Amino acid sequence: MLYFNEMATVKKKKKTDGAEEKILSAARKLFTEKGFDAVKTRDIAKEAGINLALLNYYFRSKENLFVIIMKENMAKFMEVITKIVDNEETSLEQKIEVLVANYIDILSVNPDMPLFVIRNSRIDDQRMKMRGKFMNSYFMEQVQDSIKKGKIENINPANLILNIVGLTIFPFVAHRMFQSANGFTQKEFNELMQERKKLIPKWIEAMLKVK
Amino acid sequence: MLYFNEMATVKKKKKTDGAEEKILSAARKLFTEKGFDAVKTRDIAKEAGINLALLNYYFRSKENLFVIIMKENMAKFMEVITKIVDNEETSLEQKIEVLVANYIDILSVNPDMPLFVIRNSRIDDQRMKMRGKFMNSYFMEQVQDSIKKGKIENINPANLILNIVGLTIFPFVAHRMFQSANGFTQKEFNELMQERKKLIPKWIEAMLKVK
DNA sequence: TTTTGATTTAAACAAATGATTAAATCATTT
DNA sequence: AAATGATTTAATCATTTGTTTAAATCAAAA
Repeated sequence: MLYFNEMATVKKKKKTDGAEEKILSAARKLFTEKGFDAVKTRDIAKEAGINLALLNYYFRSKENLFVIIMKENMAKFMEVITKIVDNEETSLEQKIEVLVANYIDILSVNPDMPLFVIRNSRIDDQRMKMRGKFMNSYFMEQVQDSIKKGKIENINPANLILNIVGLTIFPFVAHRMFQSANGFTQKEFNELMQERKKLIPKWIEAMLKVK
Repeated sequence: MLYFNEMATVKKKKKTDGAEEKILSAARKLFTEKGFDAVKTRDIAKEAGINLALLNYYFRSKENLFVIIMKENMAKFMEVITKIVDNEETSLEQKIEVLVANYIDILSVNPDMPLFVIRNSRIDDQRMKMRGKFMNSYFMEQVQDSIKKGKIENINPANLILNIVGLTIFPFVAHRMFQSANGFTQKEFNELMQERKKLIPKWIEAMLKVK
């Protein structure tokens, strides 16, 4: 006479429903928003609606939890970038276009990510991989090729990357600078970013023609 | 029979020589380098070679000391920008050139300043002023004028500023990203910035021709 | 020389914060 | 139902950190 109950109670041992997940969500939100130092373990516990000790029970420490979120964020980013940059089917121009569009789309949803990454120099290895991915990509081959063929001017690859990434990311880094008081509203800011999505590739192209 | 002594002992009551100044210097260095949270009052005291309590004796609190440094930094920046941007004697192109060159020169000496400013959203009023200075400057008048005369394409002023500032400042923000391990040395980085000093104005000009 | 007021110090306080502990609770198995 | 092992809690610990206090020191004035 237990089989009814057995079907109903599929969940095995779960008092606080998905406590581990709730902690991860809370940590993800708070860390990404405020950075490591500004977030207290008690904030995370409160946001997750769980007891403080649970945080240390599931994840060994605050640091550990942070690293998990950090890697998660970076992986998400890297996956998108790699896919674009190593694509052998698209032209240089198309890559820049897609790259910028993807960056801006991700950042529009996650506007605090760049500051988060910059603020926390704890985990460098991920960023290093990013740099490597860029420099050794098919994208870079295409750049060298275009220079050789005289389609674009000779440009330092570092400058090209700095320009693409800088033009795209910087507004999000400076974010609050352009919102406070007589500045921009969130809506205006987002509209501006959508406008830049179209413009940045054109600007980059124009740059590549500069002698 | 006191006049000899009066001349010799010009310094009035100074045991720890210039303690106040030493605290300011230490705070300036540490705050600019690491930001508010990462610097402990004990760090400052140690760096200044003074007793911890002196910090609270001369400056009421850590926060107060920080605000002083912050305003100092912003004022230095603002002074340069204002002078350039309101100059009625120089052309638009010259302004961009001088603006970029000055930014890069200041930042080359003070590479941690942008991160410092971004990291500490405590004092917003200064940055607001900066924005105002830009938007209501003679520089902006010249932009509008050039657009009217068809010398440059119609561009959203916000975009123009974001591009100039972004291209110039972003490398310093991403600083460490481009240095660790197989990245850049300090020397290489500085050389790259010097190169950009010449290139950014050209890039901006090219942008301004994009339809 | 004594007094006075500014400067400096060592010590302590109080709050915040990351982590741990020991006991309680609950679902499942025996 | 009792035992078991995972989950959860309240309470506590230990450290860090900004600040204060009370006393000591020192230079100048009286």
